[in-house]
Amino acid sequence: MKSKSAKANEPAPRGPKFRRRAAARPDEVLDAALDLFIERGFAATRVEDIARRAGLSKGAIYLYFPSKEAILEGLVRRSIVPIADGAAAALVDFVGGPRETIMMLFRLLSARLADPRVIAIPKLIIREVGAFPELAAMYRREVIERGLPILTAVIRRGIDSGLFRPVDPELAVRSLIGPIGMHLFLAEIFGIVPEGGLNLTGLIETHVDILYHGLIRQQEAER
Amino acid sequence: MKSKSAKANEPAPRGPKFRRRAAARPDEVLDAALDLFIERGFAATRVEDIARRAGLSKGAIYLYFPSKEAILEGLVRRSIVPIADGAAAALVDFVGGPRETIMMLFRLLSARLADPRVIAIPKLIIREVGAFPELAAMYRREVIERGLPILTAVIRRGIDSGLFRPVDPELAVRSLIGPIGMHLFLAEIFGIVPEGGLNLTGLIETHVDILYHGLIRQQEAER
Amino acid sequence: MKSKSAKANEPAPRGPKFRRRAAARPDEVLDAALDLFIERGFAATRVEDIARRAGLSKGAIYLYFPSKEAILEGLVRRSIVPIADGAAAALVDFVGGPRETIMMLFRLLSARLADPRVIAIPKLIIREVGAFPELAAMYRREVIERGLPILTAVIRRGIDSGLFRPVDPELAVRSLIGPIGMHLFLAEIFGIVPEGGLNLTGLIETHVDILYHGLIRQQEAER
Amino acid sequence: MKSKSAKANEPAPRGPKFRRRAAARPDEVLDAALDLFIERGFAATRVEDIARRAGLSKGAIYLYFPSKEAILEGLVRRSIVPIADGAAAALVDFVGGPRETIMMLFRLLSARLADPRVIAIPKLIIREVGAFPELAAMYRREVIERGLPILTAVIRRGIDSGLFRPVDPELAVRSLIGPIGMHLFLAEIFGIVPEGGLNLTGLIETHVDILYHGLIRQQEAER
DNA sequence: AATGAATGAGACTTCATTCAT
DNA sequence: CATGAATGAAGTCTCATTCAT
Repeated sequence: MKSKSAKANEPAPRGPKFRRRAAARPDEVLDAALDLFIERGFAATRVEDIARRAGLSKGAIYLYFPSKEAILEGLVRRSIVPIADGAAAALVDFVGGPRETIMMLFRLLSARLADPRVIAIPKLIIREVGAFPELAAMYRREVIERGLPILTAVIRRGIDSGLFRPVDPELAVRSLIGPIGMHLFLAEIFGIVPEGGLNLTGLIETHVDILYHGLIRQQEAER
Repeated sequence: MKSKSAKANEPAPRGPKFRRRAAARPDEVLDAALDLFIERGFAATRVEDIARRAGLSKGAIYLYFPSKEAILEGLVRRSIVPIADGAAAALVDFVGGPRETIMMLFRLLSARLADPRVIAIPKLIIREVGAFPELAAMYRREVIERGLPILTAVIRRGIDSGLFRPVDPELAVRSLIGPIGMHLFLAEIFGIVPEGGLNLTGLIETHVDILYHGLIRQQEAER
Repeated sequence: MKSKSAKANEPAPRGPKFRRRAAARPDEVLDAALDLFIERGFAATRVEDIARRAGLSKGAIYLYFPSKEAILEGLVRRSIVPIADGAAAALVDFVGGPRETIMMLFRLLSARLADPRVIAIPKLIIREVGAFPELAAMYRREVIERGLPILTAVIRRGIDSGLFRPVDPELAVRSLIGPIGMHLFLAEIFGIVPEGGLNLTGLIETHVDILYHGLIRQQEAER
Repeated sequence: MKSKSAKANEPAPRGPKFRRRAAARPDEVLDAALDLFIERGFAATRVEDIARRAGLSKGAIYLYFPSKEAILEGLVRRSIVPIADGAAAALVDFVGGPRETIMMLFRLLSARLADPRVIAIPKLIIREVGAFPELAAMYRREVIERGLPILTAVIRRGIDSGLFRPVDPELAVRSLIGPIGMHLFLAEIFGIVPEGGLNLTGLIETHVDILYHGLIRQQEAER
């Protein structure tokens, strides 16, 4: 139980002394910080660790971010942009029945969340929600509260069209996405993967299989 | 984004003057620590805060725990005992078909997890998993890796008995418990609850409804 | 020109490890800080230096003052109390002609300012006025703007009574106290003292002699 | 009490595009530094602030001065030359009685010290005397200890000639220049000016009036 | 000659832990 | 048992100075 002081003892690769004027620097800092924040948490990560991993000196970090907290904020902010831009638009434009929509949704979700740099952000927020409630509020506002209604609408449309049985759409959304969350949660947090590997595709197939035969009305299934 | 330094300025309620049964002290410390760890995280909680909330002086904490880290460890350890003792035994002894078992399971789970002091522990572990991997490993070993196989076995038994369709049991477990996790996750971490309140019973009903009509064979459902 | 880094290399006398519960601690810290601030300035004084001189550890300082700046503030505040209490009252109550009042005044001033711990405060404020204007404003409000009108009134009374020639009282005050200020200034800041030592009494005698034969009307002088 | 971190947010006025005579650069740097040192003190002034105000980049400062300390030194050195050259010579050459000499002296002093850039230097030295004693020693040696004896000699000559009463010349010098120092001190440090404005001329007239009727013998005054 | 990104030593401040009382 | 004053290691942030461009 000594892992708290597991200092980053990487030998500081130290390339050329300066690597000047990289416009990508802030992003490099964010990348380094994300790794470390996930690995050890915000509080246990020293600014110097971030700097070392980004190939910079401690002081240089402060050329790009005014404080350690601003790095965390920048991290969340950066992750929100593509979500806001991409996902929502894609879903709204999609034409097809609820079944196709759900499949498309799962494919999209699993592709997104399979990217370690994407799933890292919610993991990070989960950890730091207590210390930085505003950050979590931002994420909730920008990501969750925009995504959830879309899913709810998909289910509601399915019910209205007579394809789905009349369940509570808001609660059904939990049945829709919960298993994926649980799967990733077990794998990411506790390192628990099923015997045959992470197998995200297998999970989705199994899950859709279960869902589909339960969500659709019997007569529809018979068709 | 200032909550990090949200010092605990509670004026130390300081109970009755007479000394309370000293035997209960460690538990009082753990209770106080749990509140604070959840509220602000391990690193941002000062030993003095714990002491104040437990109605003790800073120094007295060290009469019961050798270090701050030991408090966290004690917290997890304390939460493991009833789980190890109760849940597993109850499930193994249970007689009834998979359907009844699953219902009983959900009732047990939702009762347990509705207790804030119970759900607080996994929340805490999720937060500190990076900083204290051994703690998380203990929790995984003692709780998760004992609970998961039981659930898997329930499903496998259902399949073998011909009641359930032949799905992958390990993956199906995610479909089983994932929605409950997601529901609590959204509520606890982001404060997102469905329109009609948390409604854990409604969730379980909806979910079992969905699950059941999908997991059992069609001819069984017809019965 | 290297004196900036003239670290306090006093070997830390280090008595018994603890010297507990001295209610005088804050005052001891202020005493130590005053010495150092005067010697090297606020910015060049490290909190650790103050601690060492006060016979404390760095961290203990923060048990008594929330920040380095608060020490400076406490210093000025402490110096104001006796002034506000003593000097003004004494002068207002004094009965006697302008001549006696002025002599009494000089005796009071020279006694006060001869105390190194008293004169140190205005010296300190002079140094830090740029960095801490509010502190200087406080001093001006509490000390200078209470003292100056009293002196002006003394002169004005002398003029009204026909003893002094009709000079501008506000400007005459500068002639009254300026030489004492200059004397101390040359001695304290530049270490310039007249041949026979600091000789504050001699200065006052000389100065009163000059003043007196000039302030009073010729016919009065003849008397 | 927040002004310490009052960063110089001036938007870098940046003069004409064409390069100005490089020879003037060091002086421009000194001008900028003087403003800032007076405003906030040596320690609280960043080299970058000086650079910005001088219309240069941070690095360029080091083309002209080897260190921040050298700027301070250059500042004092620059201020000494005209004093050494001008004032002393002027006084020694002056022909006239003590009365005329004193009047001439005050006119010279008040003209010099009314220039903000001249009075700024002693103000600066007063502030930094603790941190840079050698600088103060230089100033004392080059300016004060050359000026004081001249004034003492003037008074001594007046006494010897029978015009002044036999006072201690060294102490009388304080009576001579002290009020002017006090006047400027109150105005510059604490912003305290008499009702009718700074009125340096009025002060000198009042002061000389007081001095004159006191310094000269009665029979001389009768003349 | 000039820039400004980068360095790294150093300062303030926090807090887990100790220990005299 | 209990206290809380005291310690000291560690972390965030600043800024004088350097140097590749």
